[in-house]
Amino acid sequence: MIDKQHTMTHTHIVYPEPPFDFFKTVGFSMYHKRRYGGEFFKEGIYSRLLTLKDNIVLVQARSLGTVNKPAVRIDLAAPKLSEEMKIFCQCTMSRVLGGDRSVIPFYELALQDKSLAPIIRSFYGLRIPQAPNVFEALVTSILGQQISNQIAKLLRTRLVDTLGPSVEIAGENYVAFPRPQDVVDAGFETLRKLSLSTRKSEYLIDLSNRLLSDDLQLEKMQNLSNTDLIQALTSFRGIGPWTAQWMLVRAFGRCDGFPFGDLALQRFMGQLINQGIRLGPKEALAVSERWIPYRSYFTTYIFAAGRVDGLKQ
DNA sequence: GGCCAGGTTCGCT
DNA sequence: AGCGAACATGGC
Repeated sequence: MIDKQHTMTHTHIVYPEPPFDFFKTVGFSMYHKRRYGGEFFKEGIYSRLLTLKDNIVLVQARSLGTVNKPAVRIDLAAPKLSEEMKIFCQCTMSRVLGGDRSVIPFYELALQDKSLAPIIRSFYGLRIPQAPNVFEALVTSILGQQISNQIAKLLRTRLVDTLGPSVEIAGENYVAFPRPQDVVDAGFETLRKLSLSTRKSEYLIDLSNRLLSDDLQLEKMQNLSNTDLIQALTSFRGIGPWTAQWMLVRAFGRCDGFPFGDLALQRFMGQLINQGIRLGPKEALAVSERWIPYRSYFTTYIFAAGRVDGLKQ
C-alpha cells in the first residue's frame, strides 16, 4: 500500500474514549464521498496529506475496534519522518477525527431533550471532526460563504487540485490542502480563474499574506476566551459572525460554538422544533440556550441528521 | 423559467 | 441605517 523503498513509515494505534464511531465521523467530515477536498476514503482507510512547513506526510487511519471499544491505527509515510513530525501528525489526526473531545457530557444533556434524543441514538458515537489547522478551516469557510453547499464543494476541490502540493504513493495520487504560500504564489488571477469571486480571492490572498508575515498568528488565539476569539476573528476582513462561530466548532475545538446565522442550521432547527418553518437567527440563538455549553455538538449532530433526509428519523 | 441555496463587505443612497 | 451586488450550479 505504501512504497516502503522510498519512504519512512511509522505506525501507532490510538484508543479514543468511547463512544467513537470512526465511520460516522469520517463520513460526516467527507459528506460520505470517496474524495472531499484533500480528504480521501477508500476501502475503510481515511487518507490525508498533512503539511508542516516544507514537510509533507501521508497519514492513513483505519478502525480496528468498535464504537464502544474503539481503536484506530494510524500509518505515517514520508520521505523523511522526524520525531517532531510524528508527534505533530498524531496530535493533528486526533483532532481531525474528533478523538480529543468527549461526547458523554453532551449526551447527558441531550438525552433529556425529547426532540434531540432520536438524533443522538441515530448518530451515536459521531464526534466533531476538525480541520487539521486553522488556515484550512478559514479558507473552507470563506469559500462556503453565501453560496450553496454544492458550489462550495466545487470551489474547494478546484482550489485543492490546482494549488495543493501533491504526491504519488503506490500508484495513488494524493493532494494536500494548499498552504498560505501556495495561495500567495498562485495569485489573484489564478483564483479568479477558479471561479472564486473578486472578494473571496482578495480575502484568501490577504489572509495568506498575513499568516506568512507573522502579522496574524492564528494558533496563538487558542488561549483566548470564546468572546475574545470571536472578536479577534471578526476583526479580519472576510470573517463575519457566521465564519467565526464555525471556527469555534471546526478549528478551535470549542464545545459551545453556534453558527446561528447559518441558513441550513436555521432550517434544520425549524424542522426539529417549529413545524418545519425556518427559525430566524435570533430565535435560533434563543432556543439554543438550552444546549449551552455543548452547542458545537448540537450543531454537528443536527447537521448530520439534516443532511441525511431533512430531519426524518 | 425563476428563485433560492450552509455570508460578508463595500459603496451607494 | 438600509439596500444591492458579487462567484456557479442544481433542485424544486
